[in-house]
Amino acid sequence: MSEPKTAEIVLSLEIDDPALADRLAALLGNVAGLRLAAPGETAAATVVARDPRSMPEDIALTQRELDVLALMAEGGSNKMIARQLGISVHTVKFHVGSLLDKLDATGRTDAVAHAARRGVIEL
Amino acid sequence: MSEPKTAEIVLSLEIDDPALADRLAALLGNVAGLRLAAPGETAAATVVARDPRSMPEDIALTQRELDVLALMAEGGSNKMIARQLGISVHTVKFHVGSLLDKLDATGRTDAVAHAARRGVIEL
DNA sequence: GCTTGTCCTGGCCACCCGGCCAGTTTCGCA
DNA sequence: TGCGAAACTGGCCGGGTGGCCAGGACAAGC
Repeated sequence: MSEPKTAEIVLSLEIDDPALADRLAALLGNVAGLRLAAPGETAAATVVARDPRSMPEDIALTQRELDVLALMAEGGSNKMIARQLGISVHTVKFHVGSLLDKLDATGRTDAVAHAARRGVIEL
Repeated sequence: MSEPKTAEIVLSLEIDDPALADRLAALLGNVAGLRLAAPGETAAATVVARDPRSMPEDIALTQRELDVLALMAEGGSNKMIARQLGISVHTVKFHVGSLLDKLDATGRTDAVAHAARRGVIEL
């Protein structure tokens, strides 16, 4: 049957820019061994290009705020973060407050979610 | 100058599976109009395929738990979630407790982080 | 010198959170 | 018909959280 020993690789596209999406679809559609995924089909890999306009620039966080933010993302309480960084709980609460301001968040959970969305931290 | 009116599209690869990465690199390397990114180069789009072995299967969360989880990720408090879902705060706390158990988290922030890592929710 | 920014600390307090106990209803399945 | 799972509700309470007030140390830059 001469079955293809290496099946076609199914690719899906997640491109914000319509022009780029078109060009990529045209280019990739003609590659032997490749196939673009049908709607809803599970792809082996995905081509992604998120709109960079949605992240104007990194929010200006101080080093200490990044320290606290990272430990917050690990689920650490103020007390645990204080111990970890060798500072007082009050200071941790101070930095958390600054983070809530800068990240426009209503609480620590929201702050971590926003930071992750903007790529400030990696989950 | 005959500059190409459509410049080459630069693609980067982020593939966990080495075999798939090789096949894709070989296929995409020969496409006219496409070029694979050099290390460190900013690409117009990225081909991603995360290792599916890292998520054996979705953790068994009930529909209600997913509802609560989604609102938690938005930074909602128990009270706000209760209003949103039209249930009592006690019930929200009940579901949050189940989520902390199933997600092996120490608090709601940790739960959201874990859920995001495992792909249960999208930030 | 003076201001600005970052980092640090303290107290106070209303509120929220998570864990514990208890119970109800509804549903599907054996 | 009984039984478990899921969803829902209540009270109670210790500890955590976030907002507010106040202050000090220290380096960079005008």
